[in-house]
Amino acid sequence: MNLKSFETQVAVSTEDICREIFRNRSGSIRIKKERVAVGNLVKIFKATLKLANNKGFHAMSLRDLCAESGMSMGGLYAYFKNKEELLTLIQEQGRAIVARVMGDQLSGIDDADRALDVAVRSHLYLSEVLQPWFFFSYMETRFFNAAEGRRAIDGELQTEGIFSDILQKGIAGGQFAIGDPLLVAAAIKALLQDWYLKRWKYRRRKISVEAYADFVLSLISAYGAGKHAKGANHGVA
Amino acid sequence: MNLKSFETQVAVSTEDICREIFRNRSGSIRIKKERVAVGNLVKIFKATLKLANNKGFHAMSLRDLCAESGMSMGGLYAYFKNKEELLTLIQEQGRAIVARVMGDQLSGIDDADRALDVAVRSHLYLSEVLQPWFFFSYMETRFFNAAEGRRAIDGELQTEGIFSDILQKGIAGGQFAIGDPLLVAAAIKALLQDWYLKRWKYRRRKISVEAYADFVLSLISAYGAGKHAKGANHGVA
DNA sequence: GTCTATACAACGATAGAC
DNA sequence: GTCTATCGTTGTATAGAC
Repeated sequence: MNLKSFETQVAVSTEDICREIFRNRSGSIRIKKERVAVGNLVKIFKATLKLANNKGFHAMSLRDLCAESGMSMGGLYAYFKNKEELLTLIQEQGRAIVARVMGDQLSGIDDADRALDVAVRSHLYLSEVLQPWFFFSYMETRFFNAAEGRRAIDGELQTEGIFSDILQKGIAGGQFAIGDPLLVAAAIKALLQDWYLKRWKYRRRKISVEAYADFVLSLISAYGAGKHAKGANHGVA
Repeated sequence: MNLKSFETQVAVSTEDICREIFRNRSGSIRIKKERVAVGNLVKIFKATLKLANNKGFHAMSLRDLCAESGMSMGGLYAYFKNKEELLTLIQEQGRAIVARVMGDQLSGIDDADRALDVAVRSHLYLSEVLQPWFFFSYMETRFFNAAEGRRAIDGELQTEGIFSDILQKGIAGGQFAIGDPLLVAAAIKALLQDWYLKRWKYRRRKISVEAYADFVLSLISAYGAGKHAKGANHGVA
């Protein structure tokens, strides 16, 4: 699986996401016409992600957001009741998409080797398509109140749980030879996060997302988990 | 080398750092008595790191900072000329300490195996002692203006450069068998960052910094760089 | 459904008393 | 060297015209 085939298989454009948001939360959104609402939501989210990822969500004023989105103050407040709800909106939808896409991609896969490959690639490709979303979610999570903060932590642990489940399955089946699946799962998560957090670095070095996926998989495979496990060395050409 | 021996060898208490700041920037600090100034700087930095790491530097108001540090508004402004300078102060000092400590620890070490071990452990132990500092620097870097932002990026690349230099040396000497030192260096950096960014996770799981260091080293060693390189598998007990 | 105008709270920063 | 009082600005949020 490469990025192209992933993209055609999974529909996750900003418009798709905004339509989903509108249908889920039509109660708290004052505008009723779907076409109008979705169009404005796209403008709002694109502007928010651009501004917040540059200077932080807190430093982004709603006046900034008006200028960037081309909407007025009053117009914005038809879509959320206060600034914090805008933050929640973006975060919640992001988490939901990750859970759904990962679940879809992994459903029906029994082999641990194949599951690991699909899980790593799905997460990387998804974060490539939705890079601003992922970056935003990571950076702004800690600004939540206690209740939402706990849900964000659960999200972190849930994604990691996908990987540790696969690893444990592979150990039980005798395919993987590792003794610390939790640590390895945490490491995989850290490497996947680096891809969307330091996107500028990998872009500058002209490393494609497929090449990065290959690297991550070969790294943990050399450690004992993956297709060519038990001491294979993929580092040398 | 473990955390204890590192701590006794390297003096990096908050007070040490504040004394260094005072001596470096006595020009822009209005207070002249070292004892008074250092004491207040300790209060200011402890309060800033606590508040900013909870809710973000921007969301932390200077009135919050007064309450937390026990100082007055006017008192604070004797130590920096505006809020942004406080941000810069913490960041700059953090970068300087990392560069100095890493340089000290690595000086005189020629063997690539040993250098890799020392570099990984030094960085992890330092980030363990100064966790709030590291967390703050990582999270608040992007709020800089263009000029300072570039210096922050340089800092990121510089630390990574330490690792890629060691790796390249090991390859040249025939000790390491990897074909992509830049990617491996980036991965090491990502794993080291995870330690101080997700400190809560590792604390909850009762994983010590020494155990984490062992894990990181064995992971890249299995890939082909490190003491027991060329296919050794450290994952199984 | 969208805009402009405005309320009012909170912010960073400073002047001047002590 | 430190504090209190206060300035002008900017922030979020809303009311009411269109």
